[in-house]
Amino acid sequence: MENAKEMGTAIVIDEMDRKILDVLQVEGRITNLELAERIGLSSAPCMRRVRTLEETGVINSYVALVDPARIGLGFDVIVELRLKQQNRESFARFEKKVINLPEVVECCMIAGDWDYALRVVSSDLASYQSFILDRLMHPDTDIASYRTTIILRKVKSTTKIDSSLF
Amino acid sequence: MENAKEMGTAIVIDEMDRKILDVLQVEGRITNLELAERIGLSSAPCMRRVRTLEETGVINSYVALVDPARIGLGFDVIVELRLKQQNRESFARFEKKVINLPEVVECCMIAGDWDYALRVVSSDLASYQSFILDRLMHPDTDIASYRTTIILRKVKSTTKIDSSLF
DNA sequence: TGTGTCGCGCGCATAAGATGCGCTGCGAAG
DNA sequence: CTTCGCAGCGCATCTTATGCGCGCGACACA
Repeated sequence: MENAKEMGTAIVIDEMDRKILDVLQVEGRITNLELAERIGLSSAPCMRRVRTLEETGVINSYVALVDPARIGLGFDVIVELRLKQQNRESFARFEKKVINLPEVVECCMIAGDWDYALRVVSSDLASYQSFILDRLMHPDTDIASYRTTIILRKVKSTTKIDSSLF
Repeated sequence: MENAKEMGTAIVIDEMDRKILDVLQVEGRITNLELAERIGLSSAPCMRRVRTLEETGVINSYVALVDPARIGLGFDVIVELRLKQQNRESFARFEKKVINLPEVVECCMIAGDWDYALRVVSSDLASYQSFILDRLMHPDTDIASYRTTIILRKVKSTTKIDSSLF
């Protein structure tokens, strides 16, 4: 309990940090040397800033993004669903299950007509169907009903949060 | 035009590649040395495989993921909308606009009641409202109508595509 | 106004990692 | 049986990271 992350210390992000984040959110594996040059700083203070951003949790992690289409997973769908019972135990049980389903890459509890919205990756309609029937709607499921929305095309999909927003 | 990416050569991914992808999708900045050790290979062939995965486009890019909540962007909403006219020009014009809106981190053309589903990041209800009114629904907008769904909680959000799926 | 201190920059020396190269073993094709 | 090519290994070299110490400028306080 001695860093900003645990202490909840106010996180101050200045223009340099913004520049760093704008670069790292697109080129996560850039060398510190090039990053420093890019933002106009020498390597040591640049590194110090990056470390601070990591330690305060602003930078959560670094990941490689794989192209789903190249590995035969070009078929994405949105699934909205309602549970049989809207209570904490039911929600917890469902969420625990969903977290362990690799096909589900996103799951949000939402306000409105449905309880949850999921994004599911699959290879085609057939494999999506077997996912729904065999894995999501298994005999003792908590799900009361669901609706599938097919994604025709991904127009935009980014992990980058533009620095103009913060 | 001399690599698999442009030629459309079949991409073969074996168990080793799967192991590599499983690691890099979670620890994108791991050193080649440690990655090699982790998957049980020496550094040189490990590196060769990683390079091939990059060149074939299986690995699209490496990025740093920032925690939206830590920079005051903890309020996500889903926006579904329909355009005034369902023709190519109208779609193209709308999409071009959406791509340049940093608040929109995801935009899918969908089948069903609506034309598009978007995910929008913002700091709170007030700033979301001004985004909708000032930036999305500007006077000469192509949007006929929209519906906002507030995300109460993100249960799961991953960029990782589990190797069991491909 | 002088002075202590703190944040934040710089550059350098050393440790760690990446990269390129040649060598070897194994399996398929001729 | 031989040859070829793929995919592994280890080593030598070059690049990068990391951990110092140093100096500058802002700010608080006597």
